[in-house]
Order: sequence, then structure tokens, then C-alpha cells
Amino acid sequence: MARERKFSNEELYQTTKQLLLQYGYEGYTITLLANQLDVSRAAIYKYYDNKEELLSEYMVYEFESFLSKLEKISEEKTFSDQFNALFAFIFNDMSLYQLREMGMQIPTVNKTIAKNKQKLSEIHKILYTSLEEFIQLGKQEKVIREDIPSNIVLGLIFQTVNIPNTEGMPHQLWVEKIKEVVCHGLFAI
Amino acid sequence: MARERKFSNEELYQTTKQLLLQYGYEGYTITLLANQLDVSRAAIYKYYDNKEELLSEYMVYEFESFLSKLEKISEEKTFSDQFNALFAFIFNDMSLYQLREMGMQIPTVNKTIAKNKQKLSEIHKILYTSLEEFIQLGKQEKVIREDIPSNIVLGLIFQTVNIPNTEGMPHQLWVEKIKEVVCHGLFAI
DNA sequence: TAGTATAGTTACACATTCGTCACTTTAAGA
DNA sequence: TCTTAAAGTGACGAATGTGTAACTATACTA
Repeated sequence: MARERKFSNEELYQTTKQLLLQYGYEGYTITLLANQLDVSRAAIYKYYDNKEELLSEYMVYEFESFLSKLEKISEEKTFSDQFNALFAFIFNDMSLYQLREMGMQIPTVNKTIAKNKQKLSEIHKILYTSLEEFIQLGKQEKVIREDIPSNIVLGLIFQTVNIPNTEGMPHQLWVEKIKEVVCHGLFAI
Repeated sequence: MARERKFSNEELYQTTKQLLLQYGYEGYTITLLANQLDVSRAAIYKYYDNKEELLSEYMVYEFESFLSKLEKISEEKTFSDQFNALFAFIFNDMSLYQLREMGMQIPTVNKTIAKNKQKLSEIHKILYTSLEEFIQLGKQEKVIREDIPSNIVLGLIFQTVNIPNTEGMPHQLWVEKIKEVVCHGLFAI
């Protein structure tokens, strides 16, 4: 009944992600997106009323897929295995914290966006409580120190992702070293 | 001989910093700056040929003052005291890493900017080697683990600054907790 | 093969930013 | 008081971004 599409939703989301990380929230434009997808700007507006709506839909997609991937981690048996899986997972797609910051910036210019932001904050809540439970488990099993607040534990893990690998170490080794420091600290004692 | 100025260089730099951190590199505009300083845009252009030049001058200022403040740290006697001073210092002005990223983004559109970027990269080098020497000292004194590359040590310290204090803990306590984790790790063992 | 729903394009109006230029204002010295 | 140099303003053209509307292209189906 219709013409073939020149780009899929998936392509649009992936391109959006790349552009957001490259140029930041304010540097992201529909012109850039359309050029990357090799279509006219107007084609984008067939699917989204405005930029904010597009970005809020993308954010929901990104965090939903993060959440669903995260749930597979709980299939690991020991806390230690789960911890390693979480670390590997976060380092595999290192941009979540940055994207979260940008998600907060989207102005609520219509009802769809309000709904998406609502959804986003629910996903965040689920994400956070499920991660917090995970940390709690670690504390119960006496693996994680009980004197460190969980939000600092999580914050630390997510922020380490952004440590620039200036020396160009092999990814795997680099992740191992960082995990080592996060687990046992900088000090020798 | 001349009229009184409505804003000082210092004010311009402070406002620039605030706007950069609030809106990001792409979101920073001369219009915003001029409004904040309560002057016309054209007044800004009396002092700077273009936006990039202004930003590159600001970056040099910011990193030079960081460097000079940093040098006072080496006056502390023991490594431990120096480490604490560094930590306190970084947490006192938490934005250095973000600003550094933005500094890298400035396009070189004329010679002044080229010169400033050159200067910036020299300051970075001094900054980095002086911090690296500091870490080396820690390793020699067997305080810092020798198996962790120095760039990861520094990266970790600078990144922890960005851990969001979601629970709204008192600043001092929050810094102490983070220092504790950075030094001794998440694990209880 | 003609109709139709969906995909995409071109072109427009509007807003914002940038950098410039001719102009006015102000304060100090001759 | 007159001159002058620096400070500041308002208005302009060029470029870029946003969102819309009228149009064309394509593929399925009756």
C-alpha cells in the first residue's frame, strides 16, 4: 500500500544517540539527523511533531532496552558473577549517565513529551531500585562495605566509565584495571 | 580618558564558566553572556574578535589559575596531606574535567586561537606531569598501589567529582565517603 | 490498470545567532 | 571648556535552525 521507507526507527535511534554523544543536547539538530539518514528534514517531521518529542521517544527506547538487558544479569548465580556482569555491561555501552543528563533537559512542550518524561522517570525508578537491591544484596553477603551509601556505590561505578583511556590500553585490560581499583581502592595498605 | 566599564574580565570569565556548565559548549551564546552581564552583544565584540577567541582566552585563564592553585598543594609535607589537599581542592571546584572537554572542542578559526590552544595544551602537559609526579611519589612511598596505571588513578579521582549527590548529603560528609571509597574500594574484604 | 495510503521532497515563514559598522556616551587631560 | 580615546548601543545582513504546507513518488490492491 505504501512506499518503502528509507530509514528504520532503529537507524534513527542509533544516529540520534551518536549525534547526542558527539555534539551534546544543544548541538543536536534535526538537520544533522536528516543529513546522516540521507533524507530531508521534513521526512523526520512525518514521524515526530518536534525535536523534543523525538528525543523523548528515543530516551524511552534507550532506557527500556537498557532495563531489559539489565534484567538478564540477575540470572547469574553468585553476587560476584552478577557484579562482573554489571561491570562488563556498563563498560560495553558507556554512555548511559551522559544520556540520562540530557534526558532531564528536554523541555515539556506537549502532552506526548510529558507522558514520555513520566515514563522515563518510572524507568529510572525501576532501574535505580533494581540496582539498589543489587547493592543491598552485596552488602548482606558482606562483599560490599556497609558504611558506603548505595548511591555513592552506584555513582562511582557509572562514573568510572567516563575515565578517558588516554594511553590507549586494550579495552579488556583497561576495564579490569578500573574494576580492580573500584573494588579494592587506590591505596596499597 | 575613557568611560567606566560595566563589567570586568573576571566577571566575564565567571559568567562564561557558569553558562558553559549550565548549557554546554553548543548551548553557549554571546547573547546569553551579554544578557547576563547586562550589556549589548556588540560590547563583547569590542574585546574579542569572535566567540571562539573569547572561549579560548577563558580556558587559558581557567587552567592557569587551576595550575597556580595546585602548586600550593606541594607545600604540604606528607604525601597523605598532599592527597587530602588535592581531593579537597578538586571537590571545591568540581568542573575541571567537563571544561577540559569543551576546551578541546574550540575550532581554530584564527591565529590567536591557535596560540591559545597551544598554550592550553602546554598547561595541560604541565598539569598532567605534575599530577603524575605526585602519583609517582605516592607509589614510591608505598601508599598508592603500583599495579594501577597513573592515568587511571588520576582519571578516577577527577571523575568521582561528578558523582551526583542525589540524597543531598552534607558536602563534607559526602566528600569524605567518596575519598574513603576511592582509597580503599567498595569491597569489604 | 486505476485508486489510495504512506513515504518523501521542495519551498516557505519565522526565529535566533553571528559578526560588523556607524553612531552615541562618558570621563579625564590639555 | 574643548578634545579625545575608550566604552557602549542599535541596527543590519548572512547563516542556520525550526516547523508547516503543498507537492511528487511508490507500492499494494481491488
